[in-house]
Amino acid sequence: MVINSQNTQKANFMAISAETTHAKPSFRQQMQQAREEAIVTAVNRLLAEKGFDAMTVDEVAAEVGIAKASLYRHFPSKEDLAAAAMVRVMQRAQAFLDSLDTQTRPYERLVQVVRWTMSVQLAGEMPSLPSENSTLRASLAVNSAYVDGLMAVSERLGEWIEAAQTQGDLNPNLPPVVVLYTLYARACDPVLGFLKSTGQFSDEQMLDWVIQTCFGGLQSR
Amino acid sequence: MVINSQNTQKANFMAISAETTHAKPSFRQQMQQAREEAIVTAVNRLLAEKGFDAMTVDEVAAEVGIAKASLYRHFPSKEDLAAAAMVRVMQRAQAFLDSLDTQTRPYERLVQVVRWTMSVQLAGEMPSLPSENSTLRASLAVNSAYVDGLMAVSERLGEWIEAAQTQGDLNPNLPPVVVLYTLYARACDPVLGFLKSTGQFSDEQMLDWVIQTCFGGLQSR
DNA sequence: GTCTATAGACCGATAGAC
DNA sequence: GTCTATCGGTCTATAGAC
Repeated sequence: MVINSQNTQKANFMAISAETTHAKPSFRQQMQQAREEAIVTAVNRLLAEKGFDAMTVDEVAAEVGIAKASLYRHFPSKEDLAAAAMVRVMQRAQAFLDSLDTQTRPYERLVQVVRWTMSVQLAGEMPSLPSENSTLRASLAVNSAYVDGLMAVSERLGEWIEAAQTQGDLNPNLPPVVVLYTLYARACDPVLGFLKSTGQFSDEQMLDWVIQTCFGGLQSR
Repeated sequence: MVINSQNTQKANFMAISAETTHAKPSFRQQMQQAREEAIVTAVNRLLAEKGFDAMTVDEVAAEVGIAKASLYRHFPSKEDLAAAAMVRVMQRAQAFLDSLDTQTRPYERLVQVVRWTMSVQLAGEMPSLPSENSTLRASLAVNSAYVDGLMAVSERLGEWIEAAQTQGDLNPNLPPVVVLYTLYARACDPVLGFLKSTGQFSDEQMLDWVIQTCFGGLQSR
């Protein structure tokens, strides 16, 4: 394991701050970064479409339009490709959390987060990883950009959850961690896919139902 | 495609009814059936543990303690192995539905069904298949034992759902198919796995929470 | 002695890695 | 573009039931 996404970025950053005479990143660096961006985008899409096991690195190379060997210049393994996609998802999640109005009630913010998650899934941009693949888990656990991002998101959601419980919006009898995991699980909820496959409902309609069952449950109220 | 699980059983049945002088199934037939049972059990466990893609047929053979070629005497492909496991799960599900007291309210029966599903998952006996694998989907769609079982279960659950909505126990604004899919989705809900991995909670406690969030939602009531 | 199921070797293709 | 490992699937000699 020589290079991975965040190491590369860190290396770039150090190079820039070191070269005081050339403040701008070099052409080559810009190209590299653009290519990595394209790679991660392709991986993200394929991961959402067919999952980690079914995705081949040949497909990734083909979709980006580069040679397979070039892929391995940027990412040392298939696992690192997946990890890079997850890192970007976490970054986007953090950006979304940042975008939420701090005036809105924590409960409402949590609803918005779930809605965002589901819309990413509907857009075919939510990478799905098998939770049981050990080599993948190992790669992810070691990737500090991913772990840090996940922890940061969990931290903020955890605060909102506790606030929403205190305000009486969320069931205070549930441990916050149960709520947190229940929200995370929506990212890989197959219900949207099931409903979509019937072709009978609009995206907006499906989204409303999933939100409703998630927060309101199946019972009559 | 020469032999598969249900064909073999049918062949046995015909043999028995034909041989009037030997009403009992021969030793060999009993052995065969016992072995198939063992195979399906192993497949079911491995499918629950690592999923379809990560499971190899060598592993299955090793776990059963027979040679791989012998496996292929019973099941013509890896897909058929998975299908057989799913068929058995559907049979067990139907048996559970049958076991429920017809006196209990439909809503309460649905809760029991979800509870059963989750307990199977907790026991590490819920096979997980990738919904995107095309060859596997094709095998399942063609397997009438599976399709019939799934339809029979859906039919009965659908009736209970509508009854529960009429009785005011389930939210009548949700289309029954949304409720049905939401219940089915609990079979692969990762929340139980997440909670279990913390090692902080008892199985019974986790089960209660998942049931509570499924039917009651996350909101305060 | 015949016949079938078995076991272990074997093959071809695919995909990750370089 | 090549190398190699792995995995799904098959082939054949053999052991054991009848």
